[in-house]
Amino acid sequence: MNVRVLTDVIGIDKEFTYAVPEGWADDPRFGVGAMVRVALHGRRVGGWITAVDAAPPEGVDLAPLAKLSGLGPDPGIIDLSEWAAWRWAGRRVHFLRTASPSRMVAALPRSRQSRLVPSGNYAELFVGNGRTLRLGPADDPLPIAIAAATRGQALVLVPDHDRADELVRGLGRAGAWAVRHPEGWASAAAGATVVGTQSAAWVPAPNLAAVVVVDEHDESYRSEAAPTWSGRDVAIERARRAGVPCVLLSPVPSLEALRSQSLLRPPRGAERDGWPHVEVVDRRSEDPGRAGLYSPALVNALRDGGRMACVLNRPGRSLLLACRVCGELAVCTECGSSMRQGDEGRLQCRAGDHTRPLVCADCGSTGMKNLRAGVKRVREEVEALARTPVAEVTGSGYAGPATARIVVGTEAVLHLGRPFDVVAFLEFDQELLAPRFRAREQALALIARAARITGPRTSGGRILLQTRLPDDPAVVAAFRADPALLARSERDRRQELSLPPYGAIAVVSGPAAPEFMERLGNPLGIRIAPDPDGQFFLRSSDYDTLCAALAAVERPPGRLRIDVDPIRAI
DNA sequence: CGGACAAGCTGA
DNA sequence: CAGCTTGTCCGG
Repeated sequence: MNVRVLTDVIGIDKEFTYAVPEGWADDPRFGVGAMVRVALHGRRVGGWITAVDAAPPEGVDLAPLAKLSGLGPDPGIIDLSEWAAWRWAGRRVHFLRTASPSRMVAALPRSRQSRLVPSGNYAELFVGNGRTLRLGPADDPLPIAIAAATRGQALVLVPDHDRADELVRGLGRAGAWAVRHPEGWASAAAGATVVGTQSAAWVPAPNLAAVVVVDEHDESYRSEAAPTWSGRDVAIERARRAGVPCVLLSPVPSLEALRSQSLLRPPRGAERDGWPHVEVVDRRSEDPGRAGLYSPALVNALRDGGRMACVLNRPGRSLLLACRVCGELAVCTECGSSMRQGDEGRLQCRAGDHTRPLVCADCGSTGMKNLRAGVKRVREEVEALARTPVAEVTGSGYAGPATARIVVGTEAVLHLGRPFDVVAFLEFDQELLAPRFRAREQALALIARAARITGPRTSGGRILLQTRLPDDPAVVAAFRADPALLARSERDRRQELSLPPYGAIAVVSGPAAPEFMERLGNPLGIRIAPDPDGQFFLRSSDYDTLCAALAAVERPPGRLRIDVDPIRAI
């Protein structure tokens, strides 16, 4: 007997045929999806069985499988990885790694019964292929997860681990057999309801009965590394393949969700009450610059005595850097102005638009230290204004008194897991004007995130938006607590510009990009725009056309990044 | 990806 | 021309 094996080696992406040693086929771990080790070209590598009893290739002496390592993704997931490789122009290996257990699984645990009593709760969500439910930003998704688990094995995706823990505990208390991904991989393979972040979209689920995606709009469902797959989209496709409903939850549903599923929402008054009070502070009359960061309304709030979080998402992480080795300041070699660390990790000139790698110009060291993080200075100033100790939070951590009444930081302050009475966005325009076509959607999502920690207006939750764009649809939508206002204007704009979901985009970059584009040629229905940095923008009316064109190209050797539906481009 | 093997470079 | 580096090919 022979099997086809996809090797776990990036850069091969090819299947080979191996002989199955006598008796191995009777092992309960054996089958499509099983994880094996095989000899290949003088070394041993891991792999997955993708087909059993394959026709042997001609003129090749088959090597035997070297080891049957453990249980792997089920056959449906093997198929799904093929679809994902097409959809995001990536290699199956990436997806199958995500779909595999973190430690080898020799046998499945005994399956347990759920003690949930079927009820008609939320039945209207789970009809047909499911619905999108818009709820208040602070609403608990647990009742919907319970409703899903009551139907049988459910797959529940959440944007972060804290929420996964919360939901698993809640489901357990309700009597469901629920586990967390990735630790619960084997239990999921035995039929448990599973909760996890983006990669949980790939967990085995033999009795899948419902899929729920919590905060489906959240960017953390998307992989930053290529292939740039989205856990939400994989979950939707899984539900479709299994013929089970997929329920998308969000206080600010994406246009993708609104386009593909019908929307359910709470009564207008209830929804409005679920949002905090949003105060728009119009800064147009203020001088630009640092003084403009502290409006009278903000200063009042700071001195008000309530718990307050101030958000300042500076582009880049640091306003001033110095070499760790020789102490030299990072200064632009072109124009002599100071440099900050930009989004791409490169040094960015503050005056012009010169950039260079994060390397000391004097000694060539790559170790640079932050002399003044953007937020750091603001913390000092806020402390002086508020006359109370102020803590600071950035991606790299929390600094200051643990009980500080006021916290200043990047959007990491919204992930502290601590309640605040007021959240103030010091420079909201930065979110609105970010050079990404989803900037407005993301800006409103940020407010929804803040609304989770302040709680609804009915219990005193309050958000302060300092902006020079008080009429921006995202600001108006937040002020009126009506996400539909933004959705409507964004839909019109995206339709007009043929941007997703009313069009499909990919960016091809890397040293091998020109060769890839050469091979791609000029396929029908694809518009190609080269860009000065050696990247290529590809646009099409839909993903079928775009992905079919990309899949028809044989990948050239060399480094190549294909970013389908890029987050930051355009 | 990384081992095999070939072709190119260097120094005696 | 041995001994090493660099490049290209290809795997069952």
